[in-house]
Amino acid sequence: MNIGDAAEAAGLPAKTIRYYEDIGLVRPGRNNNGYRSFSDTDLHKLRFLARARALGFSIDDCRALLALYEDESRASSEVRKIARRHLDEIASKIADLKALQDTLTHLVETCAGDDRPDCPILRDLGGETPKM
Amino acid sequence: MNIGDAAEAAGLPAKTIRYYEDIGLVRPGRNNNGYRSFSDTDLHKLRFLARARALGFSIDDCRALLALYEDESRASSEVRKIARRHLDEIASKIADLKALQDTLTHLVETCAGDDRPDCPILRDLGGETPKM
DNA sequence: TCTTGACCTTCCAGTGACTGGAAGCTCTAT
DNA sequence: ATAGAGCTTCCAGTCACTGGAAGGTCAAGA
Repeated sequence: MNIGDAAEAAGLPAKTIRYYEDIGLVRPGRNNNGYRSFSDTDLHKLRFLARARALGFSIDDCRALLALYEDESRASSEVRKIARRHLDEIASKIADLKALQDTLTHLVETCAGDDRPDCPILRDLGGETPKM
Repeated sequence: MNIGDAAEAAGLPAKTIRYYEDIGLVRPGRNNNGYRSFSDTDLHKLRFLARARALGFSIDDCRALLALYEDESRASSEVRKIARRHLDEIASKIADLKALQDTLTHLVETCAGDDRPDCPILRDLGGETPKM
């Protein structure tokens, strides 16, 4: 199977698959014409990667998860450790974004948003204390 | 004022300030020795940028906000438009992260996390249907 | 047989917003 | 005079791709 079909089947751009080969995540064979040839196993790996990336795992995490996936004698605790660390990062990002959201929502609500120049958003950014 | 003191006062790394000059966000003067010289106005801009970046605005947004800040005849609606678009992006990111969080939380909860190889997280990534 | 067009190859550069580091100049204090 | 801190520029690296150029390969149609 050529890269185009593999891309279609895995739901990844061909460019991304080439990149994954570059960094050693997959190692498809080659046909005589130099084209990459993807086996079912390669395809399975690509789908694994696509799913893991969609869940927000970093490439490094994906590499580790893929290695565990292929290791029949793995301990599931290793997998869960990676997933939990990732969950912590997600929770932390959500908290950060919510803080931004709160601040900005307040600023946007107090801004008239008309054709006058006066604006609490700019006042905040400019470091001025809000109007009393 | 030299870049070190400006960095301290604005709460930004000196490197970042040089980068901001590179991309035209600030234009400090120069002393005879070639050192950058930051005026109060420059400092004010740097603090504005630091605050806007801390609120998650992109550099392009910061550029637009800074221009509005300096434009006495601005319409506050322009400012609010930028802020609201940014708020939309934040909300969308939060929603994406929450979806990941839900999926991953469920997977992590169903994983034994012991020294056995069986693992629902890997089963999910591998595209297998969960156990009946 | 020729050609067209889709598909494949490699390689280089760019993305955003910095960050690290090297090589070298300037200033201040001892 | 010299040590050390601080400043300068420039280049490379980050992350995970993405776009594009230049060129080879293949299948279908005239």
